[in-house]
Amino acid sequence: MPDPIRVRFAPSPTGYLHVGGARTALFNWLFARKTGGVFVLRIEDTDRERSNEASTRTILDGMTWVGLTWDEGPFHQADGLPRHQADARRMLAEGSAYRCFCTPEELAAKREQMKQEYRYDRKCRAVPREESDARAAAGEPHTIRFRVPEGVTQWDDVVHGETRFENASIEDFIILRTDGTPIYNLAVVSDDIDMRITHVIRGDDHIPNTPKQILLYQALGATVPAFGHLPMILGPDGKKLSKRHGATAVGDYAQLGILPEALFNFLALLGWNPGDEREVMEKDELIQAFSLERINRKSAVFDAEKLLWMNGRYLEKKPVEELFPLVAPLLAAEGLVREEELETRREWLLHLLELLKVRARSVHEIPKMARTYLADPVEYDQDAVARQWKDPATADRLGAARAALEGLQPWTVEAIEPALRAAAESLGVGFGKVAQPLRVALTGSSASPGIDHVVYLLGREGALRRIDRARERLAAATAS
RNA sequence: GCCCCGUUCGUCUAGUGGCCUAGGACAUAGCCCUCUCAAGGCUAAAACACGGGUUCGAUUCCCGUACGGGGUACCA
Repeated sequence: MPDPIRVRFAPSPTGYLHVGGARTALFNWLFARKTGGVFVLRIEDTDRERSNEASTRTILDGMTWVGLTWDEGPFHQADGLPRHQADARRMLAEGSAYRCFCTPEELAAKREQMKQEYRYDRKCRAVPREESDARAAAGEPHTIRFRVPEGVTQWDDVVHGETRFENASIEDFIILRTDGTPIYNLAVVSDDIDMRITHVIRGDDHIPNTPKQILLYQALGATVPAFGHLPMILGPDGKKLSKRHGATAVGDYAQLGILPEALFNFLALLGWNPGDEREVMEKDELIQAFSLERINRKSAVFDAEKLLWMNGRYLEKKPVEELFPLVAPLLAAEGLVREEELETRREWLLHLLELLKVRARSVHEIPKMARTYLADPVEYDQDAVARQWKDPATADRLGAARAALEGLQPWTVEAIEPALRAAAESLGVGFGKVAQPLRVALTGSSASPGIDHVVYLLGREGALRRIDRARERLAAATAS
C-alpha cells in the first residue's frame, strides 16, 4: 500500500490570513481531499520577535470561515526546537554543517563594503574541527551554517516542471542562530520530515528556498518530497497584492459581505481551472475536478469585480433560511427591525430576502435595499420622480391603483397583478403606465422587485398610505 | 548586480504543431425578454510581448531581447 498523501499549510503568525495564503491553503486542502490525503496545519512561529498569538487566532478563524478545515494540528513550529537542534547537531557531527564564529557586526561590515556583490565568504569553513570544538566549548558565540556541496540541485516541480539551481549560487546559509534557534529552512525541513509530508505545495516565492531545503533533506538522509510552487496573486497594478490594494485579508472579505463559499470558489479559480468551461463550482465539484497538473505557472491579478459577480451568484442560490442569520444582525444594527421582530416577522423578512438576494452582489447590500420596505417615509429619487410622474395622468393612475388595492380580496401576491392590470385596462393604458408610477410611489425608485411582491410586502395599509402620500405630493406640485 | 520564475482580450483563463476566421467568464456596449431592476438569452468590441530559428506548418518547440514578478537576512 502506498504511503498516504500528506500536505500542510504553514503560515507564519505575523498578521492576517492573506488571500494568497488562503489560496495556498485551499490548493493543499483540495489536493488532500481529492486524494484522500491528510491536511496538516502548522504555525511557523520560530521568529518569536514577529510572531504573536492574536494573529494565530486570526489565521485559524479565517481558515475556518472560508471552510478550510485541517485534519491535524495546529502544530507550533517552536515546539519542535529540540528536534531542530538535534538535526543541526547531527549535520555538524557528520560534517554537512559547520560552526561560524563570524559576528553579526563583521558580516554587516562586509556586506556594507561589498554591497550587492556580497555573499558569505565561507571563512569559517576553514576552521579546523578541533579548534571549532574548542572555541564552542569555551563558550564562543557562533551560528551553524550548512556546508553547500558542489554540483547542481534540481527537482521536477509539480507546477513548473524541471527546475535547477547551480549549488555555486547558493551560499552557506545559516541553519541555527547564535541563540540556538533554527532558521526557517532548517525548521521547515525538520518538521516536514517529522510530519511525513509528501507534497510541499506553497507560493512560488519559495522557489529559491527549495534547493536549500532539498540539500537539507539529503544531508539528513530523508526522502525528498514532491514540490509544487503556486503563482503569486497580484494587485490590479501588477504588483504583489498588499494592504495598499485594499482588502487583502480573508477577514476583510467577510466584512465586505462576501460569502465564504464564493471566496472559496473564486480563489480556486485563481491559477487553476477544471479544464472545461465551468466556473461556478461547489466544493464537491472542485474536489472532484482538482488536479495539481492543471495549476498555472503565471501569477494572477485579483479581480474584486469578478469576485463580486460570483458572490452574487452564490447569494442567489443560497436558501433564505441560511441567509437570514447573516442579514438579520445587519438589519438590527441599522435599526430597521427590532430584535423581537426578527422572530415575529420572520416569514415576512424571508419573503423580502427572497426578493433581494437575487439583486444583491454582497450581503451588505441587502440591508440597504431593505430599508425601503422597512422604514418610512419613502425617500424619493428625483430622477425617478421626474421621469415616472411627469405625465399629467399620474394622479389618476395612482388613484386607480389605489382603488384596485383598497378592496382587493384575497390579499395575495397572485391576486395583485391581475387587479392592477384591470385598473390599467380600465384607463385604457398599458400595465407599465400604472406599474411604474406606482413603483415610485411605493419605493421612491424606478427599480425594484416585481410590483406585485412590493405591494404585497408593504401590506394593504402600507401601500395605500404610500400612494396617498404620493398623491398629496403630486397635488402640491401641481398647485404651485 | 547575481540567481530564479513568468509573458494569450482591460482582468481570470482555454489552448500542449494543423481542429484557431484563437474559445469561455468578469467588466463594457447594444438587442431580446419584461411592470422596472436583477437574473437569463443573443450580439458587438477586445489578446497570442518582440526578434530570430526548428518545421510543409507555429499561440503551441528552441534561442535571444524586452517587460513583469520573486529571491538574494542570525525573516518566514
